[in-house]
Amino acid sequence: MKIGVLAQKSGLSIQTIRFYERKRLLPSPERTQGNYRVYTDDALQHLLFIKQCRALDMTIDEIVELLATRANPESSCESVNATIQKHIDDVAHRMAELKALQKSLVTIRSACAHNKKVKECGVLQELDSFVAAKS
Amino acid sequence: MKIGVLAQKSGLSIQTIRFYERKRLLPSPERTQGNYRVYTDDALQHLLFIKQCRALDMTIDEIVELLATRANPESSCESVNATIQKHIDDVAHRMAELKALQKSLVTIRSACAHNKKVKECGVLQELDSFVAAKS
DNA sequence: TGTAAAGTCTATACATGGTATAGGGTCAAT
DNA sequence: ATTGACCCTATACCATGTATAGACTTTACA
Repeated sequence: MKIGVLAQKSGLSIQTIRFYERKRLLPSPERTQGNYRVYTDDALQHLLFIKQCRALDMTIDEIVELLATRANPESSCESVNATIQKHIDDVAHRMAELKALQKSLVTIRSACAHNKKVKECGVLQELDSFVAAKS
Repeated sequence: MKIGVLAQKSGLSIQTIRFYERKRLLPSPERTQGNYRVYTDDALQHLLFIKQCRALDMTIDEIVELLATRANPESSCESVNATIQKHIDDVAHRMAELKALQKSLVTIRSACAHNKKVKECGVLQELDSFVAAKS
């Protein structure tokens, strides 16, 4: 199949597929005489695996590693487990950050329930007071 | 003060300060005869305000808007409240995404508690099965 | 006064994960 | 023969910085 069909089937854009190829995430496919890329069903499976990993927010480098490990059926999957675990930790960390953020934002919002003039706005005063506390 | 001192006092890097200036987040300061930037304490306050907003994960564009509103004490602070509210919504949305992500990751991790060979690794099988389900 | 070190300047490239465009080539149908 | 759909490469752009190179200024010290 050509790249347009692959894009349709995978749900990724043509540019994204070419981008993954440049990043060595997807092997370079054969070309036709007219220099068009030709893909097999394997490439589609490969691409869907990548898409799944991206949906899990893995970086391209992590996916490259995962694919490299996967390519050796006899090797140890230790690095795969480590990658997933690190990922879980990262997500947990980011969630904790966002929770703290949300708390600050809600506090700030409560400072100005009604629309007022800027000089009376509690939200801006809150933002300033954070500044004052730090300087 | 010169940019190095401002960087020290604000806790931001010199490059970041110059970057904010290019992005029109920070007004262009006066220069010495030798073309060095010279900052007042106002610039420090301004920068700390920006830093606080960035810590709340606001985009540069949002901060530009906030600063523009703040510059007119008699205008309405309605847009400030809207910005904060949209921000709270964005953070909530992102947290929900991460929660779903975390659930998937934990499920995947549980598929391979012990290190095995790649061909037996439950984690890789899980990732593949997601792919299979979609294709 | 000479010089070396520390600080600053601009311009540019890199990172991440794509997206968008320009300017061309290929292929199938009419 | 030409149109339209598709594809190609190369390049620039998005956000939010970080990191360099190469040049200039200022400061410190002998």
